[in-house]
Amino acid sequence: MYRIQCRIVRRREVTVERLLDAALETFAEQGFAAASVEDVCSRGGFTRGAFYSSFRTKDELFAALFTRELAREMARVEELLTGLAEEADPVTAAVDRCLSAFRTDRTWTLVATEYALHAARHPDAAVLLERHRAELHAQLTGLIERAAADAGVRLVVPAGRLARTIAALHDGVSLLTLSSPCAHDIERPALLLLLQAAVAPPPSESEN
Amino acid sequence: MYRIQCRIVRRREVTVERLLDAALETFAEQGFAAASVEDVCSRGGFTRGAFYSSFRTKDELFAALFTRELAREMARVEELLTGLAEEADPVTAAVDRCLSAFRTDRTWTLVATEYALHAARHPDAAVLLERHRAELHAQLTGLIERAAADAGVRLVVPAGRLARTIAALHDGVSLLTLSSPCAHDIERPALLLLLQAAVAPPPSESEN
DNA sequence: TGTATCCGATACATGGATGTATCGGTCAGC
DNA sequence: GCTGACCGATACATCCATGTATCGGATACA
Repeated sequence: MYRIQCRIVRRREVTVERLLDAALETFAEQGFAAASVEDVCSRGGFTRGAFYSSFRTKDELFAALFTRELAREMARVEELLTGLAEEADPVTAAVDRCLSAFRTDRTWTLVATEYALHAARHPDAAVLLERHRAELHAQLTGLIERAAADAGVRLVVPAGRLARTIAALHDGVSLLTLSSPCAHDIERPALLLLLQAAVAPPPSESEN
Repeated sequence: MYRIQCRIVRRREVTVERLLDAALETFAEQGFAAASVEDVCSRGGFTRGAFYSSFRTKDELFAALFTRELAREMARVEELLTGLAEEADPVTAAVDRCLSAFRTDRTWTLVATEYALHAARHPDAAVLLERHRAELHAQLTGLIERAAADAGVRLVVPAGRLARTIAALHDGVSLLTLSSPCAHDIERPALLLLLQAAVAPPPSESEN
């Protein structure tokens, strides 16, 4: 009995994974609304029967896809945080951490942006997005605070606000990069500039 | 004959305007792909006959909508640039100029972001987006250079790159604001921080 | 080998969107 | 008032996506 259950579950999980892989690519290519369930299934080598055997609706598939990708991203981010010990230039190191933590591939940018739009219209899809943003924000804030402490500098701007700004900048650059790939080059200098301003208060202005 | 032509054109233009208004709201509510031609028409008080009398396809409608809105935006931006004379604090003034030039309403954010995604998949739709970005970039660069000249400061970062960064930041903040409206508050301080860093080179670092 | 279970494929019914073709109303000019 | 042109509505044919219900095959265990 247990063996049977085990085998069943494994089979289902494998096909779900393949369906999610197919969904990622299909949604990136055609967009979520424009892609049909059949498009996803045929790309994964299935027919629609397989889909309706594991999902109830296309929205549910989207949510499952987003959840899986988010879990992967958070795992990578967490792993990047652990190794943050002594670095030569803490600011530069923190920037590089951020940049390598963010996912930059076109496929994910397309799908994640579309999910943000989707969430703006469907409140039940928004809770996933909010949860992820909160997690990412907490991690980024921790990274910034740790880096500042290691460098022995005081931040002019609260780390939380800085984290939000960095995330927003990254989203904007990703969106821009979709059409003009060279735009990707502005992210690193922009982050450096931002952090320099955050750790080094301008001498002539108000010394808050 | 000429009178007839004139009357015809005016009539058509009015219904096209109403269709574009309806399309803006419908696309914002449901998304471009999810919205049907009939949805747009019924919101504008028409049937599909009116639509197919002026447009060939939904993509064409989208392009027309984007073109119209872009023209309006550029007109506003250009108007904002003209009045840039003496200001007390040039940096703050420039930031306020930028912020008031950008369109922040949720409707437009939804539609513009969706157009960016649309453009990433349809090259012929991308040319419109690229043209607009180039125009906006030129205006922003001009604004920055003028403000820097008026303030008598030298920029550490090329104005063009700064303009691109500002635009990206704005896009990211807008996207973030869709789900968590309080995120809108980070844009102004972020811009200020960015510009402070750009005009005041950190004293201890390389004095490029 | 027989059997029960699960999973994915196939078939079918339904609804909705698209595009076209045609009709009717409205308005300017004679 | 009559005419011609234009514009938007209506009707129709077609296609495609969805969801369900059923069928067939594969597998593990007795």
